[in-house]
Amino acid sequence: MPCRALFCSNLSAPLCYPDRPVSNNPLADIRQTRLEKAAALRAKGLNPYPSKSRRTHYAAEVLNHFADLDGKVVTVAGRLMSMRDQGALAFAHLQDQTGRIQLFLRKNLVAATDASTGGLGFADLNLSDLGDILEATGKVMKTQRGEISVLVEHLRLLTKAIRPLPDQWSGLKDREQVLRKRYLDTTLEPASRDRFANISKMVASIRTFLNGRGFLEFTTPAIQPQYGGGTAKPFKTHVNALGVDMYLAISHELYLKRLIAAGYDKVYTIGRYFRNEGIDRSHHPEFSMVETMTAYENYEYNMQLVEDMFRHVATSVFGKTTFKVKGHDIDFAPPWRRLRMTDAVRERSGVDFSALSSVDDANAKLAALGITEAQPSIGEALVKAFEVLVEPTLIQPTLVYGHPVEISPLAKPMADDPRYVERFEIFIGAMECGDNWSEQNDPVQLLETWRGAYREAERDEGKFHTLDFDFIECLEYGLPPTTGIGPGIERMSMIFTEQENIDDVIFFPLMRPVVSPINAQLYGIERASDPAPVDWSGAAAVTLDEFKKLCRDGALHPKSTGVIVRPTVRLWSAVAPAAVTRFTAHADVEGILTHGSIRVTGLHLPHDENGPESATAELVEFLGQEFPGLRVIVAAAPKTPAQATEPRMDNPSL
RNA sequence: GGGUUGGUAGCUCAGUGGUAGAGCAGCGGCCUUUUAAGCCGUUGGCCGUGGGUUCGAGUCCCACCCAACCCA
Repeated sequence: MPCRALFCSNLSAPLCYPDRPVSNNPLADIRQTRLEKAAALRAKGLNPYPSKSRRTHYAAEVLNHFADLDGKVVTVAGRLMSMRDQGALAFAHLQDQTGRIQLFLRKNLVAATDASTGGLGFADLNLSDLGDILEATGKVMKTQRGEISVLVEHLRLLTKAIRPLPDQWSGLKDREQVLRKRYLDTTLEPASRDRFANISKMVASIRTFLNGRGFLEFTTPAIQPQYGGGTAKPFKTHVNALGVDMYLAISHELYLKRLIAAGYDKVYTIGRYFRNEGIDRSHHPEFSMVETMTAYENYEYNMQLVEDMFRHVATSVFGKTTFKVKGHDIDFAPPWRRLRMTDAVRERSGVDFSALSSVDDANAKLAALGITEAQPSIGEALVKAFEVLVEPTLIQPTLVYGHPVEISPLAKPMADDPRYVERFEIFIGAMECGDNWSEQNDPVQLLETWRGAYREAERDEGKFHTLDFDFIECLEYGLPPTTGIGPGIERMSMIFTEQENIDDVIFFPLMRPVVSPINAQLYGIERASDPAPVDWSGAAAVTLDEFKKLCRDGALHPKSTGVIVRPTVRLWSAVAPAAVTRFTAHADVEGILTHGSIRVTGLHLPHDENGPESATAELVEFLGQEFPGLRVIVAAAPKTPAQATEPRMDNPSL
């Protein structure tokens, strides 16, 4: 088959692969051309993917310290973003983490291609493409147009890019591609790159702040047997090693409280939270919070803490206190307004809900305010009035406290009026940005509350707190008075980076997986439009005969070059009157399913055999015959069948 | 969940029923101070997927997939 790429006439061999696929796809052609350039580099003794750069300066350092560096030799490295070839000279821009630096290449100044130094000569510049990662060494200088540049004496290719970047002037506009390929977005959009860097600094700044206040950071589990600390639909998962279903954390609060009980008075975690609910522009199934617990304090302490924390982040990371949120200028500098919920509603409507004594009165007042939805209690009527009349007006940072007890079963009642609780919410730009209260630490009360709400049939629906008896037990040992805050990292990021969509502050937003047709072609992926395979493992168990049939039918086949067989043998004690000791065996095969393992049951094992190897012999032999070349590894098994009366999960092999 | 909009070359986008286009990128040339360099030449398409209407569909109709925006 004739090679389609005869245009590489000035490149040395091997440029054309006789088996080059004939493609009707332009990207495939571009990619193939670049692969051929990589091959041409190798033919010249240059490694297109060396392991290390000799960078001495970042772009910004050269630009900012020109006076000191003028005429001195520096080495810069980064992605090649532009190339203006002009006969015997060329101008290029390298982009690194700090910015862009121009390279000035003169034909007679750039060292020739040299395998011993890895140098790429001027004559071979066409072997590099936009998007490649290059390293350039030379003297710092200014061009006639006044741009600070590196006059290149030695050029080295660090990474050959075989896909073209999107057009750098138009950038990546397709919203879907921006979200799916954020690395391209940040490569092409400095604003996007800066935003995510700032979010990282913001989290660091939160740590600095809390550490400075004497808090200790702990890691709390994301995989939890119960999903306490909130009400939300959880993600379920399965722990193979323990053979039990568990949940991904919807909150870390109960673990932080255990840490308080453990004797630490100020603790926090910056945790991952998983809620299997809706996705919209302010909600994401996986998110982060900085969650604190402080012992011997109540909610008033947290009012000050959260206010100080926001102010610290604003000034230390962003160097200002005013931010644009939904068209409003939000100022974090002045002391935040603190508003009792009943006062807020009275101010706005003239109705004093704390003076009402019956639900009917409360609903009548609500109706007079134009809210016709009747509420079941005075407290809930108050909240309804608050949400409708007050919330939208809370633009500047405001702490609203004194929630009715009816909607706050986990908070402590206020000492002066038990109809209300020690709880406050943060409002910024009319958005709720945190909910905080003095924690219930009476184990009997708490268990009663949990039990009262619990309904087995609706478990995992996210409607009530699950029963966590381990936690109740912990409370019974005594939890000091405790209070905590939990501002969401993404909400904070949205405010401080002035974004209105949560996807713009989450680098890798969750999206339905797709395979593009071109990738399907390039990588040989079948059924490109299918989403990720459904995981039907976990409980998947088949007999040996079924397993063989599924393999022969092509329904099952190894996902890699090797599979692992983990046998488990059980001994059934001799039972009178037959008094025959029986063995049964199964094996979990890993590497056949995309996720998890498949269990092959009903393996044959004569009672007098000497170990599980004999039980898996038939299975291993079958795999070897059915899939020639497959590596079948039998995981080390328990020493004798008699010791393996339970499945062994602590297998040390592999 | 409801509504709206979008999906055409690697990227950004035109294309209102009659031969699938432009710019950039790519490829081949020319050019020793460019700034999205310039000039000449040139490759490149499952028009999201599947049905339908039509002599003829990127375009009209239906369904579906993916995404965004708005609303709840």
